[in-house]
Amino acid sequence: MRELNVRNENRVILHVDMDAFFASVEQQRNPKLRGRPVAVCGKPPRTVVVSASYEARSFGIQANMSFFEARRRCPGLRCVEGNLPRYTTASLRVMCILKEYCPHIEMASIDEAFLDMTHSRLGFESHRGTAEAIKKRIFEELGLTCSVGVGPNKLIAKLASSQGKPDGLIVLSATEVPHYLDNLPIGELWGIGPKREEALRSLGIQYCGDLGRVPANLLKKRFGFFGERLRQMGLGIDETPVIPLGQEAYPKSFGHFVTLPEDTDDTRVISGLLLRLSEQVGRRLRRNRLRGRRVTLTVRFSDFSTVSRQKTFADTLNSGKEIYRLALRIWDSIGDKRPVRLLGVRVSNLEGTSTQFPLFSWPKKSAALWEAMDRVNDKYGDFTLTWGSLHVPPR
DNA sequence: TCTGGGGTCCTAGGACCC
DNA sequence: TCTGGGGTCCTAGGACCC
Repeated sequence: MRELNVRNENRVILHVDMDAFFASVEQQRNPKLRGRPVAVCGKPPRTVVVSASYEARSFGIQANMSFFEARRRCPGLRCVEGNLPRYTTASLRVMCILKEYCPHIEMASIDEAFLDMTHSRLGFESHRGTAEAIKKRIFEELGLTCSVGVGPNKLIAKLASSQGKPDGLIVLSATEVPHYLDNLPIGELWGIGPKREEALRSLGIQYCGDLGRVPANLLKKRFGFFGERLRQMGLGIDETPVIPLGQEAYPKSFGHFVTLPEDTDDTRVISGLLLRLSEQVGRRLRRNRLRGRRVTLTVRFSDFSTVSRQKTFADTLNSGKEIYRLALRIWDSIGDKRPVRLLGVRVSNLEGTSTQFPLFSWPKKSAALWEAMDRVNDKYGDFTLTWGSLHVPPR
């Protein structure tokens, strides 16, 4: 245990987080958007803000806000429909740059990465220089800013990068961590959303440091398995490793969802959409040489109430037609014929064959990235975009 | 004219088996 | 004369993240 602690205290983790990534890519691409409030959205009008520029944030606009609410708050808001292939390309370029500084890199999502610099033989403080160099390179090559956090583990590095936003750089040594956590609101922690934050506040817990001081069984009783993790986070402990590119876990499910332009109870429209969604899911399964045993149908009604029904089958499947047939059967079993707002089809319990797996490397973390890669490949041919792209030096 | 789409993990109850 | 009890799988929903 002692050994483990010593080892972990000596780790040096960098977290690189792009600032307002999608919105910044759009502003970089179109000079007319620079310096203006910009929101990247889905297809209007039934959509939400996916990414807001800092100019837009000054109007109170933030991710997940409805399109109408964003427009209401800022009538001059420039709304841009998101273009995932564009962001994927930018993301891959960023990752290529990061790989030059550290081969031990985990892509945590389309716009963030962890770098394990432990074995770089630099002193802790001198990693500030590496971080500065990374920020400079990304800005020079892509015109985009990022925030970097340096800490003794992933938890602290991520907290530091978010604290520094935008265009920040914060280095936190292990000795600085306790004081830092004492003044950090609990909502900043990964895994604490609105519900858990409220629950913690009702227990009189407001700051991360408080978490390390309350009795462990209180947290465990209220939050179950997650309670123990909460306590660890409150103490600044995080032993999760940086998982290098190419060693990510396999994906566990593939799904597609669509919000209808208008609610409908027309069964022809609904079954047509189920077919389209099923075909999309089937295509991804086949592309990845996978088959699934479980089909989940999600239906959201006009009042936003959402139900999901799943069925597990003895045989695996990966054809759109099969998935569609089963999704339709589940739809019939729901029997609720109120107007529908959203439909979703997901296939899980995936299986592949061992001879086929090694043909592929597996990006896992970012669903958006998976999706974007698929779209690029659908358009330009399979394997136009693969993880192999990351191994080709840029420029 | 409110509220996207892609995921993961956890929980709790029930069925079923030995 | 009611009550076993683990292990595992399945299901529905909640919470969270990007």
